[in-house]
Order: sequence, then structure tokens, then C-alpha cells
Amino acid sequence: MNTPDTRTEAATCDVREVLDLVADKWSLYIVSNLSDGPWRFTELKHAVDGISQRMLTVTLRRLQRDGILTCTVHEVMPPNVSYQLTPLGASLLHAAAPLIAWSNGHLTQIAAARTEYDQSLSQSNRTNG
Amino acid sequence: MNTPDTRTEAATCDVREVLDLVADKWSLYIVSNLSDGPWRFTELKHAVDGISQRMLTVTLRRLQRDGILTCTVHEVMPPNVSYQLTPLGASLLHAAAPLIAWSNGHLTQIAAARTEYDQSLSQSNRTNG
DNA sequence: CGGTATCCAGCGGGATACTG
DNA sequence: CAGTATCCCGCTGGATACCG
Repeated sequence: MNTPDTRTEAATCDVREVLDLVADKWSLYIVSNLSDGPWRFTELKHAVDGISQRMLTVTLRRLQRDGILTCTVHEVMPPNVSYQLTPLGASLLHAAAPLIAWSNGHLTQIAAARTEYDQSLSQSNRTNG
Repeated sequence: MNTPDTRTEAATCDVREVLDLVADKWSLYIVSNLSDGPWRFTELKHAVDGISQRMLTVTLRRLQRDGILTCTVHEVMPPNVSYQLTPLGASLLHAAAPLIAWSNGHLTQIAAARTEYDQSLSQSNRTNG
């Protein structure tokens, strides 16, 4: 068992099965929001901007199934359901934190790269007819 | 300008624009493979198991547009095209490394959580009719 | 060798209406 | 309040054929 060096661990096919956890449209938002503690369904719906009721339910179930969060139902009227990260979920958020930070830090750089690429494309289009 | 504490940076809507870089089916594989240095098209096609010619081209163009990698064309016969990470791409891979490592380390735990969840579902189905 | 072009199936996900 | 159910559109991505 060697200690891994600076070399990045390879992303194998198995990894994608797990990366799909956060590779969909909403999971990382939800997990990120739950870092504070338990949230109720409607609170999440307002916090996660633009999510539909259906996708919130679907995504929560998926994350619950994968052991990322727990769903606690208080059977009162009106119903009270709260979601919070499991230790596994917290560790996922912890692992994703550098990538989230990287995203926040490189938004403008990437936007610039896109603009430059698109412009160089339209330039060559004019040149080549 | 406060120094961020242990609290995870929030994933805002902007972030998804960037996370989409790696949230598709193939990007992270390709970026991960390119950590070694420049690769040619066909080499990548063999390294990234299961990818089609079309998806390799599409994904490489997207990553190139976003400034993650560069495409160098040697106009000889037969054609020789090599791809390699930009500094931006290398920093992306660096930021994604913890998440990739987390995925590798929790494959079994997540599979177990899924099995347990599915079994508890079928149990309650039998109970409730 | 390294692409493009075209066609098409599957599913992610939005809108809407209904329920306990 | 916290969901389900249904419909449907668009995009991702696979298969295949052709090109410089």
C-alpha cells in the first residue's frame, strides 16, 4: 500500500457511478445548502433557486437512497419533513468543496476563454469564407 | 474581505455553469487521463473506455473552448493531433482530485446504502400491501 | 488518423394538476 | 406542507456512414 504522491488518482468507470451523484443538475446545490443543518422541504425549495417541486423530490430521494442524507418525517398537521446530511454526505460535501471553490474562482477566466474561442472561430469563418 | 473558515463555500447558480464542465459523461475521464501529458486522439479513444468517436470529439471541443485543454495539429500525413491540459485545466484536475478520491473510497459504502434503501422499500411494500 | 454529418432512442427535467 | 401522477419537450449521447 503505497502512499499516493501528487499524481491525481485516475477516474475509472466505477468512479463515474459515484460522480453521477453530483453530476446532475441539482444534487450539489441541495447538499451544499444542507451543510448548515436540517432543512425542511419548502425551505429547500426556496433556497435552491429555480428547482421544481418534482425535481426537489426526485433529487432528495436519490440522495437519500445513496446514504447522503436522511429524511425525518414528523406526522403532525401540517406535515413536517426535515432533511439533513449523514456523515457520508458531510464527507462528500467536504470532498467537493475544492471543486466548488475552484468553480467560484474561475468563472470569469472560463467565460473569457469561451469568448476568445468563439471569436477565433468566427474570424476563421470570415477568412475561409 | 474575510478569510473563509471551515464552512463550505456555497454552490450558487453561477457555479453550476462551471460544474457543468465536469458534470457530463466524459469530461472528467478525459481531463484525468491528460494529467500525464499530451495524448493523441486515438490514444484517448482507447484510454477512455467505451467513448464513441463523436463524444470524444464533442467533449474535447467543449473543453478546448473552456480553456481546459489545447489542441495541437501537426499537418502531416497521416494527421497528428495532440491534446494537453492548460494550466487552467491542470488546476481543475487538482481541484477535482479530492472528489475523485472520495468517489474511489466510498464506492462500496454507497452501494451498500442503495441496497439497504431498496430492501427497506420492498419490505414496506409487503407490509402495506 | 482524426475528424463531420445524420439519424434516433432514452431520459432528464419543466409545467401542471391532483392528494393525504 | 409535502408530496404523486401525467404529459411532453429538448438535449445527451450511441450507431453508422462519409470526408480530407
